[in-house]
Amino acid sequence: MITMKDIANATGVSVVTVSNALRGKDNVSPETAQRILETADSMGYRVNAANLAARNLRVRGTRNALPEKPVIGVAIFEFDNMQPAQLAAEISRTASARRCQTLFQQTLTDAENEHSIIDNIANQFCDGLILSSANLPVKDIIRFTKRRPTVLVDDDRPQEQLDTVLSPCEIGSAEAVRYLLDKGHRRIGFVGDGFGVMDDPMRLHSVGGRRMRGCADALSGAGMALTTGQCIDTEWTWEGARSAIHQIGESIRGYDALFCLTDNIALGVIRGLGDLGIRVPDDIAVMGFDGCAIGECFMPGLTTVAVDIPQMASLAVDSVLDRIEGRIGVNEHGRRRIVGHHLEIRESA
Amino acid sequence: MITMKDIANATGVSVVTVSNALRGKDNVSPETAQRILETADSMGYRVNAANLAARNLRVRGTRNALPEKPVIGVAIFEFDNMQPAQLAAEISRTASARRCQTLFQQTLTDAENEHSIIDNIANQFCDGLILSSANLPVKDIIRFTKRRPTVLVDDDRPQEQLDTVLSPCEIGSAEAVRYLLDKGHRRIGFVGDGFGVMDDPMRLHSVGGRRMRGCADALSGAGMALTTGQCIDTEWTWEGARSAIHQIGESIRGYDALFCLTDNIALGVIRGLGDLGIRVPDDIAVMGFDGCAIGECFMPGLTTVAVDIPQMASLAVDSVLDRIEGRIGVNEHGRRRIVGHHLEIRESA
DNA sequence: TTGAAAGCGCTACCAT
DNA sequence: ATGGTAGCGCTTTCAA
Repeated sequence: MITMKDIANATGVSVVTVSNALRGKDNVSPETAQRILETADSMGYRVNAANLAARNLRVRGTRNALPEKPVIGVAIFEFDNMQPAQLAAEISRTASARRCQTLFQQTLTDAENEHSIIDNIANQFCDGLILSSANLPVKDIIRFTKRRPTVLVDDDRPQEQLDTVLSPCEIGSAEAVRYLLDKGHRRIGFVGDGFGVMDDPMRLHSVGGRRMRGCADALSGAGMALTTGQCIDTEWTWEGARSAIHQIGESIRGYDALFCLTDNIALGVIRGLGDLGIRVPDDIAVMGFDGCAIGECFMPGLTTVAVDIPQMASLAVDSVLDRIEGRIGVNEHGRRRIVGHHLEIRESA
Repeated sequence: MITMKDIANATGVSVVTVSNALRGKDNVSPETAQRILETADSMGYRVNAANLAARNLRVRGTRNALPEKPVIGVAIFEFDNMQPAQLAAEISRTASARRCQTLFQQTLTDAENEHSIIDNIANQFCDGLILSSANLPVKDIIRFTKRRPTVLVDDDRPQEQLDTVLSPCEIGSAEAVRYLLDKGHRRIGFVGDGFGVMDDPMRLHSVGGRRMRGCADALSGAGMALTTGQCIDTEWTWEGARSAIHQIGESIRGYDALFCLTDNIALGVIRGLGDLGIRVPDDIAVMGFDGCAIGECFMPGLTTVAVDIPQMASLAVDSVLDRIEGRIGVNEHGRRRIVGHHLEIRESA
């Protein structure tokens, strides 16, 4: 690594002068400055992490510390997945408005990767962390984040330390199902997770489990019961949903409405039905969950449970900031908040 | 700020022991360690940027430096915009495969924000930078990045220093238009930028200008000319495109095909035509540009110029890495590369 | 205009 | 098991 010392040696001046020249201070003679800059260039001097560390060390330590903007790290499941993408965009905007920086990383499916994000980024660059759909065991998250303020988004696993922001899974799904029931649908299919998810302790607190729970609640409120037969299991992608419909084929006509656990799934379902020549909503009504913007552009426009994503973003950002800036004490319990929603009625149901 | 020194004073041990205890080294007695950890907790000790700086300084400086993963900063225009989102996802995956870290930031419309990204993030945490659709003057980019390897994505403004990765705008658009021509379309409309973009020196090198250029080339290759009358100006969003179609209304039937400068626009156009009761492709064929995945899920499936996004990502990542790791010298000129593509023929044209 | 010295917070090394 | 010392690369302060 090239250091200022190297440049100093090469040019025959002191490190101090190199430092001054490089920062464009006016107490260096133009000729000297020129010479130093050129040497730095030709030696390929780079203000790299180590150099920066040294600078920060010195600058932060003294009283004329920079009016430091807090940095919030954000782990997002898939950048090219509509719902996480919208959340990321909104978090970035909110943070910007709060005058703080955000650094995003994409989590892949393997926990190894999530672990590495926390280790390498969160603990190095960030003052706080927003973790969206984490796969890591809660314990590990708490341990790895080393008392660094952390907010979990849509992760309702039992724990008391971390702030949590949740999409309105139960209540939103229930409302959607009641809407379908009110419109007279009686043969409703549920596309996403299987029926079993609600009894599986591992997945009970997952988004899928919570949404299915809402469906079951609404159904039982109407004196009906959720059965395995009504559940269509599929990957949570539109491709997966589309081919799931293809596989079911004509017998999908047994349903008069399909409630899909996410907008992605719903879009794939509509396309799959279209492939079979089944019209939405005339033959089968389709409803989604999330409120992704593109749903409005679809034909038919997607009727969906629209989560208040800006609110989700601001709750997440404000939660971390409250702790970073000490408004909430280090030892105070995590707060659990559920985001608002509304039924976005368009054409598909 | 709480430092190890504070903890040392409070517990009556040395800073060294605090350091050891905090890092879980085994040369501290369990009781002492316990006491130190508790004190650290109650005092709210945080490994913050300054602390980290100090650690890095010490650790990196010595020879047993960590097998440091390079960190690449990526500035993305809008996380919730399909095309940038897919690029971001792909860059993240590629980087992961190359064993390096990526840090993403969202650029907003104002240059102020871009400036701040480069200043605060790139120059602090990153070994290299990928800038997608930058608005900053090229000079500023070069200056702000202070000899830190930087790759521009889809930014073809004249300059020699920075590596550039470009989507196949001219060639892709030309191919698309030839395809429409071959299918017998003679009244083709172009949706996106106005005709003037190709003559405006400010926008000549923009994605819009370059795509329009390709259209004009294909047209003139067939003995036809691009005229103002064939250009439909719209914001580059599906909402904008949809309402642009609404405004034009029935007279849009004067076209038998519409080539849209992006998939976003194309999707909005299809929806807008649908609103008017115009069928795609029967009444009017519609074609897009980008190759966003969701186009396949649309009805009708979007025919589009599919940019090889994985290649775009790997070219970008490898370009920075080449320079970070010194395979390409600091003073070597920027390389300009154009990404591959293919016509993705689906149903809309 | 220039530079010597001190010190930022931490960890490696070696002595106790 | 514990701690003293040195020093990472830089900037600040102050003296020359």
